[in-house]
Amino acid sequence: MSQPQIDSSNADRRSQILEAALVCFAKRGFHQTSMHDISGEAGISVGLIYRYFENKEAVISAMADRHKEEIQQMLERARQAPSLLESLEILFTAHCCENEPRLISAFVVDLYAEASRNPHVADLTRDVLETAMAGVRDLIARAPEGQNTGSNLTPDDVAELIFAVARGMLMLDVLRPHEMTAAERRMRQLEVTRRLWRLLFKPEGELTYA
Amino acid sequence: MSQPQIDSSNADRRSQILEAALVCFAKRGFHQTSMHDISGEAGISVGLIYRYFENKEAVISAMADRHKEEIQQMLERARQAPSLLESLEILFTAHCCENEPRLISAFVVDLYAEASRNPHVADLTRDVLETAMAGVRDLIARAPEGQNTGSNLTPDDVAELIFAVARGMLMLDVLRPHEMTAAERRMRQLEVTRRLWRLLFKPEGELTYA
DNA sequence: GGAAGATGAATGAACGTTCATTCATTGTCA
DNA sequence: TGACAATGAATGAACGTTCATTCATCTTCC
Repeated sequence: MSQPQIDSSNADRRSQILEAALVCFAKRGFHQTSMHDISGEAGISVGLIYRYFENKEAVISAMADRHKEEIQQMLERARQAPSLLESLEILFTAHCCENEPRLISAFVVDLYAEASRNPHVADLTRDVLETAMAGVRDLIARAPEGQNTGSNLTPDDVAELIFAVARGMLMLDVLRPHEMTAAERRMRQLEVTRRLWRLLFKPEGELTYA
Repeated sequence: MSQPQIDSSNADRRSQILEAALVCFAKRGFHQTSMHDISGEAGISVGLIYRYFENKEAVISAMADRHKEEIQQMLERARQAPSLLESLEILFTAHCCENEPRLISAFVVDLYAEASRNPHVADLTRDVLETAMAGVRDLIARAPEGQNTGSNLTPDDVAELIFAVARGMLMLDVLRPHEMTAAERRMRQLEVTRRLWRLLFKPEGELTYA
């Protein structure tokens, strides 16, 4: 409506605001974060936010959009990994940022909480999830390791399980003590990833009966 | 402090309020729910809530406590199931209540979101999780099916995977369309449960090499 | 009568949002 | 080039609203 066009000059300001919003949202949650919090974190005035976003709701939506793009970039990196295991490792540790551990986990859990009552956010989140799952399904179908899965699971079933575990571990991440470093979180994630991988794709030449 | 003793007469009122709070919290989230919303849902006055809870924070904490008790009851039911698979099925479908589907899922996702920034809620949630995981670990150790797991996973590893999948599926539940019934949600959960079970415990006499 | 239960109008702080105003930058014309 | 006009990004005080919390008042029951 009254928002300016999203050209390159505006894009900077927008992402500056979104960056600040991410920090605030992760720290306090969507609805406990005030517009003043965001403006303070971004080092700008409150009013300026309204030049780039129609209202607070629009900031939340834009964050969901941004999350979608980040997931797609993550998926691209996973696609280029040399092995299926390494793809999964990228998928499972994408949220363990060196600086700011827990930040993304907290944001994503909040995003799902928001999705449970905001249909627009729910649509966006579902869309992100389905795109990502399709990507992983493809990855499995293409990879040589992906062929001989234990049990008779379809690539769909396998992708669903993988994403359930990934989401579940992300949820666990917000419960972990604040003192835990990104490296430690990462290591925990990797352990689970490798266990799941062995379970799903049994690489050591083991063969299931039939 | 100024709260009355929690004797049997007060307990009724308290759970009436908590019941109403669960509905409101699931519908709008902790921080978008006003005390007036809760009093309206419970059919009592605002002021009365403050006779039974010190403040809004205390209502949230009490909800977390209640959740702990419900998880423990669920675990007790799981313990009495005749097979390990059936125990897992109880564990994975506990949130699919006949009336009010999504209600518990939305609450739990919100609980984790709250835990990410409220240390008291985080401690409570961690405690619930650890108790429940210990229970399932025991269940696995006792069950005959639990002995021959695929791969060389410890009961600890298996329990961690099971809970990750359960949490992840619960998170997915809030993304499902509102139109989906409790029975449909339940069926989806059961499919995933059985797939995971087959993967973990391979019941059909199949044996992994070595 | 009085103790405990229950009410809901009142309070004040905090919030999202608006908008009159400032001012550095850019464009215009001699 | 220099004087002046126009722009619109940026500010932050102010507004109307909502909310958690309080408390004077009323009801109930022994």
